[in-house]
Amino acid sequence: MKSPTELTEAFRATGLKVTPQRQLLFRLMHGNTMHPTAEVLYSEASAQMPGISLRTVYQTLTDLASMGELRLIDVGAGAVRFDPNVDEHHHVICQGCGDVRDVYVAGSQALHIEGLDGFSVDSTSILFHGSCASCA
Amino acid sequence: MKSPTELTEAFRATGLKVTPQRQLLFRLMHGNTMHPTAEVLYSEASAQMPGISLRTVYQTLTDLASMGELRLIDVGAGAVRFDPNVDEHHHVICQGCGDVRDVYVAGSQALHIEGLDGFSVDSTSILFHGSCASCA
DNA sequence: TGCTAATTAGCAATTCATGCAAATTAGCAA
DNA sequence: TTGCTAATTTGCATGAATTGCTAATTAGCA
Ligand SMILES: [Mn+2]
Ligand SMILES: [Mn+2]
Ligand SMILES: [Zn+2]
Ligand SMILES: [Zn+2]
Repeated sequence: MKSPTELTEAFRATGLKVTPQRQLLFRLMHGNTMHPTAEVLYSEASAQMPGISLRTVYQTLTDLASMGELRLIDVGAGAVRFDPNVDEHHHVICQGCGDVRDVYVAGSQALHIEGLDGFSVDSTSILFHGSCASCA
Repeated sequence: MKSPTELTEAFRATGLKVTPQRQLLFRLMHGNTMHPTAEVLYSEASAQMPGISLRTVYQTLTDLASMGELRLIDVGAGAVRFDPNVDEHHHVICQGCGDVRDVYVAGSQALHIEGLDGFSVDSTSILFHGSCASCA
């Protein structure tokens, strides 16, 4: 994801307004490696801006996602998680505490896939299930 | 997943009753490669047994899953899908029609994972996103 | 400073799934 | 076969996550 300053320019350049709510979310997401849910971001945002609505958090996150600034990750645990890391990477989820961490996988493009009859593959998501150091 | 006959024995052996509803779902799921959702199974079941409840469909499917007879797959598209194929395999989903197909991936255990600090991996789910032959 | 289109907030609605309790029934024992 | 009882099924309420809708607000520009 771009920096808050770059996003500010990018938004204005597209005719989108730069509101305090959006700026706050730019800051909360930039460099965030926690893979937070909308609810988590809402509570973090509320601490700094009481009165911000959950609806706006969802709105802004999906806007950023459709601009390609965020990725949505579904780890099969209820709520979707938002990821400012748009590099090619994958995830491990701790089955104990739900913590999600980035992992980089070598050779995922070269996987030999059998049974793909007629299907063409655009992208690959790998989710490793396991335990973090604390939950082990 | 075991055959309906084997499941009948397995249920009775555990003190679980074999009801007509359960038998119908055993039949609907056995060898089913569609990765149906609970709603889909409910409508198929309703065609053969009007009055069966969606609640019972969910109940039976999760019972089968906790017995290890079914796998739950979350393809990030709303409802969970149920899979009687409990062999080590992965999935492709067509982004056009939502069709999910089984794929077998060679070498997934040997993937070189970077960034796993402290995490231990128990299992791996690979989801390929793409287009089926009809939607291409 | 004023205008206006974009945005926000709040609440309703939706979707998927689980909790609960009354009514029903499979499986067994007499 | 009959009756008992614990397991199961239903139907409905509830919950969690997300989106739809719209009146009120506001950023950005003239
Ligand atoms: Mn990530
Ligand atoms: Mn499968
Ligand atoms: Zn953990
Ligand atoms: Zn398709």
